[in-house]
Amino acid sequence: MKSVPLYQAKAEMFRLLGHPVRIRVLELLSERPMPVRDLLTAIDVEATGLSQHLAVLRRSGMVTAQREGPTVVYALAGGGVANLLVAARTLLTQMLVGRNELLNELLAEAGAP
Amino acid sequence: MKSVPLYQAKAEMFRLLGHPVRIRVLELLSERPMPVRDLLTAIDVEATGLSQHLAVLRRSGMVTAQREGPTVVYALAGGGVANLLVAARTLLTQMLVGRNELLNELLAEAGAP
DNA sequence: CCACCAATTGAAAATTTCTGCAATTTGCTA
DNA sequence: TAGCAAATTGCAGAAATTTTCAATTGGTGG
Repeated sequence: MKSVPLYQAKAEMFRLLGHPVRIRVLELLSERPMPVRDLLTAIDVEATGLSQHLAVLRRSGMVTAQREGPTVVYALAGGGVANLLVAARTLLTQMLVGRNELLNELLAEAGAP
Repeated sequence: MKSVPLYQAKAEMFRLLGHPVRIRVLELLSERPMPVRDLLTAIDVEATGLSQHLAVLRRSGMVTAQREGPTVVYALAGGGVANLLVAARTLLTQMLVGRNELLNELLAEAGAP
């Protein structure tokens, strides 16, 4: 039964998140469930491109889709996504700060060699 | 100055994590700093391939490298990475559970249609 | 100094992922 | 029921990533 190593499942999950459009979608959905039309106006992407990315997220089980009349409403499948996005923001901050410190050191060296 | 939108920076960060070898490296380093040689015995990858992935992580500022005599010791650059990996495990669990529930529903349907 | 081990680099080949187009599906309403 | 809007699908070309190979650097012991 056991087929995919855990670290590979993790990598695949992160890869899912590794696209600007999909990140935007998840961020928007972490505020509230939303029809495709709203996502489309909020994100700079063609309808067909958005559909592709939504399909990726749907297949992974990270979001759910539900048809409501003429529109389809998407929602996050669970709270875990929002948590991960928060952790990501924290790490990103650290990384950017780290870079900035390095940059400052380089500038200091250049100023007074 | 402000050049890259935040959601794109996030996507790039996730993309960094989207590879099995890089995930393994970060998990191992979250236990303790480690020379390349140890990573090499723990992960199923060629030395040259590992170097490529280490270079990716280094350039991003997620890990640091320090030469100690004949070997190079790598370490996580900050605690944020470890936190993110924990959040990832949680989300992955949720996703797998969600899938399992869906699977069970399908099996139930098939059993008593 | 030379030979060797650890690790890295650069670049081409192989693979994966993205984008954009044409065509289709679904539900509503005139 | 014909027509329209909302979404999706399948696919081909373009773009990005990964793998692999040959060559190189840094450090150490003989």
